[in-house]
Amino acid sequence: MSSFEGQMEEYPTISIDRFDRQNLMARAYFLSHCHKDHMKGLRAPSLKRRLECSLKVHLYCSPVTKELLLTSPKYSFWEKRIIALEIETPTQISLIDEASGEKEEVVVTLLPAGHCPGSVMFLFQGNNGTVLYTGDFRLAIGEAARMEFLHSGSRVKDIQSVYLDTTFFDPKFYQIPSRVECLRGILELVRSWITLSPYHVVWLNCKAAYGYEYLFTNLSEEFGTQVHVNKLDMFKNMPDILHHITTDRNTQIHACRHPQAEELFRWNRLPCGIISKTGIPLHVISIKPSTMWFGERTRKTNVIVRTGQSSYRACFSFHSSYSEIKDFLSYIRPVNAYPNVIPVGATMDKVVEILKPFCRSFSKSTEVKYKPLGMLKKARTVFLESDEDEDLFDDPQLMPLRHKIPNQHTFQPLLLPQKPEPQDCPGQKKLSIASSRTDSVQTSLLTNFLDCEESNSEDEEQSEASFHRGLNSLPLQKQESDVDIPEWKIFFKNNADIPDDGSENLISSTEAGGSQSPRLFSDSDGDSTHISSQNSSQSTHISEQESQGWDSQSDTVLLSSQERNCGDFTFLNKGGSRNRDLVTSCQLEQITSGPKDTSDVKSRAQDGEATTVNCEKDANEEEQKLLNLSTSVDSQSSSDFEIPSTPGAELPKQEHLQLLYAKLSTGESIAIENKHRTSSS
DNA sequence: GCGATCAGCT
DNA sequence: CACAGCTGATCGC
Repeated sequence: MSSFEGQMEEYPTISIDRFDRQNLMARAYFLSHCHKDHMKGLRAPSLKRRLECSLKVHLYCSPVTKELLLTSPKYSFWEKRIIALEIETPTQISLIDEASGEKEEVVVTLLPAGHCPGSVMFLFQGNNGTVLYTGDFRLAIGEAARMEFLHSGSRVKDIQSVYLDTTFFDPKFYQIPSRVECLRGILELVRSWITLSPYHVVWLNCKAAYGYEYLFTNLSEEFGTQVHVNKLDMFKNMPDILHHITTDRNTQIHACRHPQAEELFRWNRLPCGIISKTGIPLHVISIKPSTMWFGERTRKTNVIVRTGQSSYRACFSFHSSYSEIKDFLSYIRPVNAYPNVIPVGATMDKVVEILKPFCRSFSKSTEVKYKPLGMLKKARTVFLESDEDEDLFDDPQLMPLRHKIPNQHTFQPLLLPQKPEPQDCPGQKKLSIASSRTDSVQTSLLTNFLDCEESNSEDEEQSEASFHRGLNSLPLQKQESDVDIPEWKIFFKNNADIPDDGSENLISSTEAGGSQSPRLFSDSDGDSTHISSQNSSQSTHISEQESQGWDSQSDTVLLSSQERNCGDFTFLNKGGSRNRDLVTSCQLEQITSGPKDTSDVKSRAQDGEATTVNCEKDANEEEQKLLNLSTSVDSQSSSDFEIPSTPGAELPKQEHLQLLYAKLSTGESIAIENKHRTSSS
């Protein structure tokens, strides 16, 4: 649960995800996603009154969040005051104090957060530096490196502070199985049950919150069976989700809810009340998505755990694990990191303390220096410089550890070609760069279906034994034995940090994935399962985006996507332009980088004037120098590729990681396709 | 009657 | 475990 108070030190006149108390005076509001614990005060009469007298105050969020929010009439008073910002589209916002007329400019960019539909992180750039508010997020390891807007050119932006989702920032949650692993487990459990007969149904015991949609869409996609839910009007403009859910109870997959659902289930009843089909009683199992973890080294767990005769728990997390957070934070390397979530029993100070080792202000002596070839002319002088000297980090020689991993897919999540990247694309090399990072942790390869077997084997129930025997003999398991399963020793042979129990149960693929340890090149997604490009229920995209909003977007300027490469913001005033296709030119100003990312922002936006600017494919000379020129239009190749990987490092199956990261980084959902296909078809 | 807060539950 | 809610009791306006 978020305990963020709403304000950031650097930009105290804006409020994020909190709308009560001191936030009532904010000049602008931001909502990262539509979960209640991030909406405190959002419908309070006091804020409603404030809105009525402060006509310049707006709420900024993603288009999907706006849609979800306005589906509830309780928030309809916000309708005229919400400005939906497109993902990864830098937008200038004027923060105006209506009493004094004082004005401050800030540029905000929404980045996909992978937490629930519409969820975003906010990247703010202005005179007080660059700060990132993550909201709640689940990003896989390596995804920060793929986020274009966290970079300037090929380097990571100089980020002053990160306000971080620390829900699972505890070694106890060291590793949580990836979305794909969890999804596969659930898919196969569901398959094993609903294929027994048309009267075998599953109930997904989900909480009343957004975030399970990609589970529904993938199940529906896999089995051609829509998922029964209580309500779907909030998705009316999101066909990627809408097509996979239904209010018709006559289906084998249910995610409907009822206050006494658990009680009903004990009587073999579904929350929606349906108990039979054509007079024949239904056989129901429940699957309860829960966050589990493979954290403590001596502990073993499974993606699917049977908890009763007809009850299962399935691993499922909306939040990044400890290692994922660590990866994210140590890639960003902010000067400060502040927790948005304080676990019960902990204090803000304590969590700040454990975040420090991953911040820039922490002693650099602990940092492993990686010197790329060809940069030997000037010795590093890290220890002679102030740790806080921002110029230090503007020195190209000091930044090579954190090169951006180019990914064209980052920008247009739903406009992607359905075809995976070729296996020999340059992107493979960039993964080797990522794996050279000291904190790099690769998720593990082999985690899925044996889980059921293991978990069932210790179960008490005998009456369903035949079902479980059936489950254990699923083709999946066979599949895993069909492919080349690397042995435990292969994964760990170079690893000095083998878990104490790591030598146990070598035959269990789950163990290989479960007892996670840093610096492993195991691969959770590298087996023969094909990850297909499908719909995107987790994305922040909304179909048929209404054009409304731009007219009222005073104090708002869309910036060119090129700013990421320029490292500077370059503005063109095109008042009233609302369609990027209509923008034909863009003025570029090349401004020497200052200590702050946006100290050089030049804005001519006038108060109360909608100003929308888009610069397209007008890369300036500077970025052309930065990027290796390529004849391929699609190529995002850069000098990054020429940095060798750490000698002796084992590489993951890059084609799989590449593909998966590409999907995940764009917020696409991932569906498991027929195992007989190859991953590159 | 409504909102805020908390305990209890899942 | 918590997750992200919901329900109901209590209290104050």
